[in-house]
Amino acid sequence: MSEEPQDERSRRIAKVDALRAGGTDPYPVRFDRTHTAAEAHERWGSIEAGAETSDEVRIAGRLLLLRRQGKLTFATLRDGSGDIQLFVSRDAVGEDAHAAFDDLDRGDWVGATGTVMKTRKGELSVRVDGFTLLSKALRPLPEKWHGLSDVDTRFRQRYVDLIANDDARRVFEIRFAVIATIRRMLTERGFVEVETPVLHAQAGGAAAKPFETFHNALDMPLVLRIALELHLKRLLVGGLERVFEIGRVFRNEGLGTRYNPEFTMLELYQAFADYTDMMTLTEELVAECARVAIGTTTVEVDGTTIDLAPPWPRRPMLELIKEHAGVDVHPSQPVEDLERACDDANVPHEPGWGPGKLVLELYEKTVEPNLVGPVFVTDYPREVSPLARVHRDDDALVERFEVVALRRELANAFSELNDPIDQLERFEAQDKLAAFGDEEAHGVDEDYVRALEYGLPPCGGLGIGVDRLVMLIAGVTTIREVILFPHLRPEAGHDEGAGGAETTA
RNA sequence: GGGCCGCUAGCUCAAUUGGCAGAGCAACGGGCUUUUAACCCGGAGGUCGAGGGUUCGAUCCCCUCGCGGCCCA
Repeated sequence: MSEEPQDERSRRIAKVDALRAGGTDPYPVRFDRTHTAAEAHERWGSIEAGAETSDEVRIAGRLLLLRRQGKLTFATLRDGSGDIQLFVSRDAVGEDAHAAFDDLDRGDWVGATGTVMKTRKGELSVRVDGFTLLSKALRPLPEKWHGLSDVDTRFRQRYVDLIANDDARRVFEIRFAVIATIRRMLTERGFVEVETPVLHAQAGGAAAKPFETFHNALDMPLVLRIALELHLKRLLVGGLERVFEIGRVFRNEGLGTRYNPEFTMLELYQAFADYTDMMTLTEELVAECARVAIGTTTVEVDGTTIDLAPPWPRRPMLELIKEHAGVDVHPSQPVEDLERACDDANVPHEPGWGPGKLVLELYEKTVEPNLVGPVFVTDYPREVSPLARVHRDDDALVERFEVVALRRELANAFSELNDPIDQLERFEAQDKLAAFGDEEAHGVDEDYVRALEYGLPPCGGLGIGVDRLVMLIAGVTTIREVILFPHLRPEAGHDEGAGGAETTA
């Protein structure tokens, strides 16, 4: 290369060409390794500073840092388990190989063979006697100290975020641990994991606006699911007594720090149980996820610390409204009285809202923003809970709870409604709301009612927002931090100029 | 949807109340056989988010747009 490429990427492409010309494949097919970095630390971590072993290892990873020091080069190599140092001495590898090593770039994947040693300063290292370039990186890594901090780039190029930012890896390790713990605990309790359809003919199971799509061969519109609920309960009709699904659901809402249009829900259903059983299960699940993922049930988000260890308080919604808003309400009261209660509490309301909606609004505006939790908020108005069983002691309410932790809803659960006639009536009430233009209300799911007519055993059901659970345990405030590839607007192109700006002159 | 803020070298950030655009890291050249963000010396590197306007002159002022952040609905 006589010409010096200016730009880093073209410089490295030239390097790739030079390597090939010299007979080195910059993208070879495989590498046999004997130890991960973590395994090496485990086995040799306790040898003395300055100690040399004759133990041969083959390790592989990405070069994160290079400290070239003339005839001796130190490199920090990272694999999926952690970091380990390479000690590359010219005397050991020879002049050519040492020069070739120094020609590597931060970001390259490398396999190395050598013996295990510890430097005088006590850093466990591999004294390299040979190495192989495993994959040449063409783009430079972000700054080694500050990492990558541009939020937009972090989410768009999550691969770079994961390389550069320890905290990004930490959050996702927590996520992986949470999901694995849920699976393990539920499996241990006799639940089976199932997969139900994502494409639905009709949205249902939650109040949300669906995404629409189209099936060409069937020549019909379909929607992406907004909940897992109705299919899972059909399985209980079929005789599966304990089922769960960890699945993606899609809701056609805005984008932002709290919302991603696709997110992950855990839903589970247990025959012969009710919502009090779901409370116990929820506490145990959440606390165990925290213990496994971060080693404690104490979590801190945004400066507030809470303890997730069971038991959590169980507080009826109406009681909480009385406590926080100072009004004594009940969904059996006349609408006018409830509207007045809202006015007294400074809660805006719209004409046409039923008593249940008014009570729920009072709760959401006056109570929820002040609930540190974790707390079970129990016994919701019947009108706003079309899939929950009427409360055993009060037929204006249903047996339902939500978990609130740090002012956010974390879980939602019911004693499930299994009376097909009641269910049909509730669906019909929803249908009316939809007819009045409520895009979050959905109509009658006739097949679901037919399923109930075959007999759904009494059961408890629980839904947990997995992303929110991970946020809580990881202590982060935006959902985008816990989703590997959050939805973003498309990257700006170069063509799309501002067409016709206004002409002033 | 509204308000405010941001967008400058590959990365992290400065500066210019309108007059040749700066540092650290990375990269490049040189030195260095126990470093840990290695260090020392040297020379480079820019469509200042995009487009338009005002001006002798715009990264800076004005307008439009894009993307992101925070707050509000």
